[in-house]
Amino acid sequence: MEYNFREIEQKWQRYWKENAIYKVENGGNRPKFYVLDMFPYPSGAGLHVGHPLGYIASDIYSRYKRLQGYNVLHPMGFDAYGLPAEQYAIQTGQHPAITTEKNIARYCEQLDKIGFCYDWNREVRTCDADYYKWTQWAFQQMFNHWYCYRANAARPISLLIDIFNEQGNAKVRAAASETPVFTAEEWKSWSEKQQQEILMNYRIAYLADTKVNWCPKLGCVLANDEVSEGLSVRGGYPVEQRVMRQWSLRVSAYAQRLLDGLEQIDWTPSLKETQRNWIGRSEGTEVRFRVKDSEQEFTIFTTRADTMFGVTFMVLAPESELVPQLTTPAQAVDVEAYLERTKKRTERERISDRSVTGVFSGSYAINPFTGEAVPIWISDYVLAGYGTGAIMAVPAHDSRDYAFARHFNLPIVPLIEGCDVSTESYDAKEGIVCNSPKAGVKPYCDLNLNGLTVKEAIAATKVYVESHKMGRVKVNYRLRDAVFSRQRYWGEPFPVYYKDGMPYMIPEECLPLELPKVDKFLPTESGEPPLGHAKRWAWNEQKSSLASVSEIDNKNIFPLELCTMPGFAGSSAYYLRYMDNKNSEALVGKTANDYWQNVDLYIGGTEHATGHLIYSRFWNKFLFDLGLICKDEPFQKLINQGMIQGRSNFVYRVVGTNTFVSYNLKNNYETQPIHVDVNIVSNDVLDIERFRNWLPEYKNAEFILEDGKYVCGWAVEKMSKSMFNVVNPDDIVEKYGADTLRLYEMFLGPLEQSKPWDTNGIDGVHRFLRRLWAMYDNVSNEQPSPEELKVLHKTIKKITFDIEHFSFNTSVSAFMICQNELSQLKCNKRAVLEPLVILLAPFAPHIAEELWHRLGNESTVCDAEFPVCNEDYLVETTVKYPISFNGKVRFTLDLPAGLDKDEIQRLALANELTQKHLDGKTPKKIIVVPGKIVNIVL
RNA sequence: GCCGCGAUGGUGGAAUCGGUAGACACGAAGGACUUAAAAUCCUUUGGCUAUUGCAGCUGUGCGGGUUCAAGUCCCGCUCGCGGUACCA
Repeated sequence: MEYNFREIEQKWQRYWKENAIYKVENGGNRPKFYVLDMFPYPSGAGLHVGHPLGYIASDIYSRYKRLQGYNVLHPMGFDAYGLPAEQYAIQTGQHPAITTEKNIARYCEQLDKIGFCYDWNREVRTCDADYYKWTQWAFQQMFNHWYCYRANAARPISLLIDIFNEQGNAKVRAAASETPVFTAEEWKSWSEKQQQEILMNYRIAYLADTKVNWCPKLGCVLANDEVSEGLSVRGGYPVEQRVMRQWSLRVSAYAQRLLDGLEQIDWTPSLKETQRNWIGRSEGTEVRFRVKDSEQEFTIFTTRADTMFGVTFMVLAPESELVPQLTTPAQAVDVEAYLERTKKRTERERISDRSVTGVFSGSYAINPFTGEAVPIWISDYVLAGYGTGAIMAVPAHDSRDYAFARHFNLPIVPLIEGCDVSTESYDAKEGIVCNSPKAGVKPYCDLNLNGLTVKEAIAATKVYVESHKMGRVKVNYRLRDAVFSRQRYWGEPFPVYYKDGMPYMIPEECLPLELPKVDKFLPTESGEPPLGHAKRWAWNEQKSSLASVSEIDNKNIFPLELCTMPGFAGSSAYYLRYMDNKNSEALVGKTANDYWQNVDLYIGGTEHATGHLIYSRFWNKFLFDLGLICKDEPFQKLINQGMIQGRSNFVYRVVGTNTFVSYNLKNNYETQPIHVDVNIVSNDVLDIERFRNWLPEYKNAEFILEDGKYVCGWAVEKMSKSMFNVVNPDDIVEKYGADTLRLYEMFLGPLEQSKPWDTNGIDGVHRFLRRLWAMYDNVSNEQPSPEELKVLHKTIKKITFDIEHFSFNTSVSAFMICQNELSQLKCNKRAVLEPLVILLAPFAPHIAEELWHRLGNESTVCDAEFPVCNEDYLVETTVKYPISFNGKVRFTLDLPAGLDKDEIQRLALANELTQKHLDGKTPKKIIVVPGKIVNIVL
């Protein structure tokens, strides 16, 4: 009987769907297991073979867990809001809702062909009002909460108001924007608006003037993770800094918890490291410096408190608010010119041009440790957004300060014994401190660091600074708050209206606030975001309903927010919604959340390391603080599948002709390599007929062949249309079947490694399935032999081990070896072939299902029980122990199995061959590793 | 610059705790079947020497080291990939 994969796959896909085989219920007796894929953005290009890699891996694991008796949640959905759909809308006028719908349908069709075990009943789409209701709701919760460092959790704003009413804000330890200290009396004396402005400094979702990454080309602000090297990640357009009034999320409040949480989760070290870097915790000291001849003081942040005695100048960021205060009239013109110059520079110019620039402010600061006055400079190598925007410069031990000092001829004072700072600074945090204070100079303070190691000196200085009230020990984080407004159309609307310039939340029961239809997707002429085109986009406070923009002058009608939320808003809590996606009362019901807890296994790409995976953890921790969910960390184990690159093929045109020369002959001619569609190339051999029909210009192409074939060159490049190297999974499924595709994607290499897609070799996997298929032709009910059982149980053991370790490439090999060995043994015993089908079911579910039924089973193979390895069958009848004599002679001894160490030694020594090689000598040492190897040392 | 990861045949890759390196697959060569082709099956396939016989030497980016034993551990390099950056 022939292996007709098309028929088999269609048949079972239909059966699974009609019988709702993969429907998952919340609850039941079986233990739960939650396997999640990072849901895709449905782009117009459809899936290429790279996309399903992670989905196949998670599908295998889900099916495996199900066979082991778990209740497995394995859902899929779509991250449907975003830029490409909107840009397409701008170009074509097609509404993003329509193109998105179309793209999703195409994705579903492609995914279904591969035979995934998703429960589509649980699908979520971020652009569905039923879904984004909860995104809006979460935003409102963030608006109504503040972060308390005493409780180390989010607390309701109402609690904060109570505290302000009773005692002002002096004792509040909150993650907040800069706020002056006030008393309860002052608080009570303020107007509603003034109070609201103060509260805004504390809210977790807050509106503030922030320095943002503005991308003029996209007409939109971007979060830090959406910018790389001064260019937008999407599109690669230049980005500049601009101050704008924007919604932000106080992610920085959670910095320490985001860092600590990494200890409890099972992610790869490199991903954890990336997040640690991004959070960027740095322990240091804040020290106050007084300005000479003035009462004014300012604070700097340093991690090198040990270098206080080597400060030779101070530097302010150009944007620092201290700059106008500390600029002397004599320097005003120079400073003004410098500020003008730096302001004009885009982020990208600043990154590429690292030349030293700066200007003297005219003021001096007094070093509290030496009493010396040092000049205060202004330079753009100091960033306003980090620390205090001001630094103390120690050129001897910081390379940037060193470059600056050299350029402006400022003194350099070395502070480490024996270090050489004549050509470069000594940045290492090691060595013995000297010159602190300098020998022979009358000490200004009673701190002496000389003779201490750098570490000791830092600790001693911290203690000194704190005890003398010169500053305090401070932990800084690089992690910034997330800018949450986007000047775009295709995103979640903010459930916010403005009254007297202050934002108010629309009532919770009015959610969702649905995205209105507009005709144009570009910003309005007044520069407002596209939602400014919407007619009914105002709020009637009294009626709690939408109103027309034209009515805004009326008493109760107020404008609604025109920005929408960024892409990460919808993806931050989608895993919770899958647990309970039909719930209209809550994002996720308590029962459902208590049952599914959190994601046990999450599979997706590394590109989300500093975006989605930070935001999601933040969002989750916030909901956890509110007591709405039971787990602090959303994703227990995370695996990053590698990217699949394209493997491009080239033909070589002889320059100036329409003649193409085969790869190994091309050096005899002057040629030009041209990308050729990989779909008309097989094993690097060009299908000449199809090539001639591919593009009109090649219709009359001539070829110079080698061995009667045209061989193409190849290269690994990004998979993209322009390189003609996109391989569509549908084509592979059509030609080889979904099971072959699934197996081959896994066989390609380790899951976590990036690798090029290379269709060469898929035949091998397909052949395996056909051979396996043939083995089930005449199944007998005879008892299997020990050899057959050994092959089976060896395979069970190997496959189980491999799945647990996500080593799916070696599992495919194990199946091939198993098939090979069983066919050597001419095994056709049901007792062997039936368990084998179950083993195979996670990998190649269609063929497994068909064979399962051919063996006479009524139920689906999905409900079978995963076989367990019986070690008894694996016991060897004879074990081969290789013996090596000091590396010189090596041979193999056949010894019976189950011997202990001493017996092996005794038998090994008594052996004829051993005796011959020993030649009467006594061995120095005999090393026995049971089951492995025997070494005898002469 | 810093951090992380990696380098194994013609190719993708295997080697799970330091224990016979190159599993499995592709490709290639040869053969069987066939009028022929496809399909299928068999043999060979890291390199060098030998091949009328066994076999021997060498070999996991480079140079050292530890060990009876190193692809694997340690030290010093080279190259490649990814992340990140005037973060004080």
